[in-house]
Amino acid sequence: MNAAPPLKAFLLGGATATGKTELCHRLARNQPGASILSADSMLVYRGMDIGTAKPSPRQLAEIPYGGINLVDPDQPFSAGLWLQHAKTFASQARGPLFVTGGTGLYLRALTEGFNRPVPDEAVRARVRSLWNEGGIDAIRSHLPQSVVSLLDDPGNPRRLMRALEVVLSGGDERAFLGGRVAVRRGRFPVLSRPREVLHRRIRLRAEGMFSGGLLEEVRALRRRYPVWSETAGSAIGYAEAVAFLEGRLGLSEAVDRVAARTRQLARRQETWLRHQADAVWLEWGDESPEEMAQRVQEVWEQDGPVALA
RNA sequence: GGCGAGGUAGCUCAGUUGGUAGAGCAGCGGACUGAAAAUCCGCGUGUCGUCGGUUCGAUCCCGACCCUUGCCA
Repeated sequence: MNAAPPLKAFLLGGATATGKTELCHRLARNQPGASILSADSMLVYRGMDIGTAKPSPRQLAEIPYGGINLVDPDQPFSAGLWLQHAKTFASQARGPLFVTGGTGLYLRALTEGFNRPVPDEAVRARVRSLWNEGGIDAIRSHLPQSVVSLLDDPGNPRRLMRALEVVLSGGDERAFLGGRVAVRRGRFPVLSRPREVLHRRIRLRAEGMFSGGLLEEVRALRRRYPVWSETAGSAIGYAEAVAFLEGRLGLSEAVDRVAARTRQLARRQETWLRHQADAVWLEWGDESPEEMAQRVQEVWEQDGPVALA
C-alpha cells in the first residue's frame, strides 16, 4: 500500500448536459482495462437514475464505473465519503483511469485532498442546533473574528457553519489561509457548449425526464424510502417531481423549474471550472462525437494524466 | 355591436397627484477545502400599444385608432 505508485487519471470536466458522460465512455471503451470514476454528487444515490442522467445499464456493464450507486437516498452523504470511495476505486484500477463529472468540490478533493479537520458528528450536531436556535448570528458570534475576516462570503450560513466546525475541532486561522488551492495539479480538457445550444439540450432533457418515467421512479422510491436525506431530496428533478406528486406544482411548472435550475447549475459549474481549475476549454458546436473525442484525446496526450492526491 | 378592464424589462406585475420608471421570476457575472444539483454575493434603458393634441416638458392629461380580456347582446 505504501509502495503504491502515485495514482494518475485522465480528467474530463464540463457542465451538466454538455455530453461529457457519453464522450468519456466512448473514449474509455477503446482502452483495455479502462475504468471511469464519476465525480458527481448526485450519481451516488441508488435508484435515482432518470433525474440524474446516470450512465445507462448497458454502459455500466461495459466498463467498471466508480462513484455511482454508493448510498440509498435516505442516507446522508459527503465529499469526504466520496473521496474515500474514489481512492479505493482508483487504487483498484487495472488500466487507465478516467474521471468525469461536474462537481468541482469532488474534483478538487481528488487532486488536492482536504487539509482541514474531518467533521465530527457531535460537533456537527452542536453547530446545527446553534443554527436552528439563533441563525447566522449565533454561528458568527461563536467564531473568532480572525476567521470570519478570512472568509470570502461571511454572509453564507453553510460556510460559516463549516468554519465553526473546523474551529471547534481544533482548527485555527491557519486552516483558512493559503488563498485558492486550485485544481492545479494538471491541465485537463473541459467540455462546453454554446450557451443557446446548452439551454436547448437542458430543455429537452427536462422534458425527457418527465416523459421518460421520472414520476414513476420517484413514486416507487418514496414508497421504499419515505424520508430522503437533505441532499438527495434537493436534487434537481426530484424536488420538483415530489412537489408535483404532492400537488404543490403543476406539471408544466415543474418542467420549467427543472430546466431553470439545471441552467443555473450549469452556469455555476462553468464559473467554477473557469476560475478554480486549469481547464483547456473545448467548445462542442457542430462537431461529431468522433471529432470531439479526438480533440479530448489530443489534450490528454499533450498534458498527460493528472496526479491524484 | 354596447358597457367595463387592461396594454410598462424575456415573463408576471407595481408605479409616476405631468419632470422619461421598479420588484419578483428568468437571464448574466462572481465566490466556494468535507451538505456542493448545496449555499452565498453582485448586475435592471425598457420606442412605458400606435398616431395626434394640450404643455416649457407626456409613459402619466385629452382624442382617435389598434390589440387583449370580462360581462351584456
